[in-house]
Amino acid sequence: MGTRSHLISTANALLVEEGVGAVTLRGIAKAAGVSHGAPLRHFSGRAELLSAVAVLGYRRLLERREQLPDGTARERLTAACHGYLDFALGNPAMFELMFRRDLIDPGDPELVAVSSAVFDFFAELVAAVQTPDWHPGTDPRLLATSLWAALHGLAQLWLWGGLAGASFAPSAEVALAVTLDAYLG
Amino acid sequence: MGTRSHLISTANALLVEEGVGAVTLRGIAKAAGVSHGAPLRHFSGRAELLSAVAVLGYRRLLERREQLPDGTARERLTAACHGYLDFALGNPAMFELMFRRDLIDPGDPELVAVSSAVFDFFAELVAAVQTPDWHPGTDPRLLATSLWAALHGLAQLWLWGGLAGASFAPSAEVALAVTLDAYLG
DNA sequence: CCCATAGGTAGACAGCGTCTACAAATCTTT
DNA sequence: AAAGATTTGTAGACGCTGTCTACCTATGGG
Repeated sequence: MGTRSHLISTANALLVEEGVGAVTLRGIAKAAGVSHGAPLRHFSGRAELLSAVAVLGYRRLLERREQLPDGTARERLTAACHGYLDFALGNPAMFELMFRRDLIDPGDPELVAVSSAVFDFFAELVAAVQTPDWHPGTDPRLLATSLWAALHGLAQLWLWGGLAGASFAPSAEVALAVTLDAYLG
Repeated sequence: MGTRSHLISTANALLVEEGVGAVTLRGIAKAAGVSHGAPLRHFSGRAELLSAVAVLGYRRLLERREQLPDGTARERLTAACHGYLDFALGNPAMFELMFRRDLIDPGDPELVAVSSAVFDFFAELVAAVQTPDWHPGTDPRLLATSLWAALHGLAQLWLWGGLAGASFAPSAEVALAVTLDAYLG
């Protein structure tokens, strides 16, 4: 259990408990019980440490792959969509960090590897659903991009506080059902 | 031309030219040619100033309403969807600010007023498209939420840098076409 | 004319990321 | 085993941030 991994898991805990605003380099160092300069011995800067934390998030997202039900391709895809939204709403701070380009290093090799693994898996799910009835001839990755964006927007909007002023406040599940109906209905 | 509005427009210019990271209270003050403490005479803090800037963004988004073509309800809705994406990709820094809850005050009265005006208008467009053929009986605001989220996710994903590692890089227009096809096709 | 109030300035404070100088500990090599 | 080299941790500094306070200066109403 080196200091490096200790810092990552401490940062992860701090992120979950206190939110994105709390994962400061000095704060992480203090929580980990080391001096404020210690993290820079293991990471080139804040972005590199937070990128490592974000990788944990992507990995947890990817692990949901194993929990998908055995069923038709459609069922598996809708389950994955629910899973994405569940992950976002259940881990708001992590989800925010994962898409905050100013906090992480978008070019981090591990990060692009695991994030594109997530996308690739999602695209496979979409491709499996594709039939002559449903969007034939369209690149499944393009379909996956569109659908993923829809899910992502849903998550983002809900984390953002729903439709702020409006007295209209549907549950995320209901909105997701409408979205899935548009794509798969 | 009071100092207050001068600060807002200076911040807006700084935002456009230098990005979200540059709209710091002291930076704005310096760019406006006042002392670093002056902004606090007109705003309770950074969030209030930036909220006023974000209001400008929502207003510009709302102004696009006048530029919608006269045509069928469907045409007007698809034009609005293109407009949303155009706005996001054409004003990335402003778009980011508008949805950064940690930088603005989500409860700012002017902000919730203008942002819900945007949503209400979009919901009207959706409602106009609704027919017995297309999602009959569904609350148009729910449909609007789902569709808006899809657009929003598209914008966010593209600003985020597309699909980072993937060699697969469709244009935003193509992805939007797929999304619109799913909802309206 | 005087005085209350609003608006602007300058300084201070704590916190931030990052850099550097230094000390301690660990590993390598002879 | 001894000695040198490299890694790892510490402490302080610098310039930046947002915010607070004390002060000064206009301006406008009685």
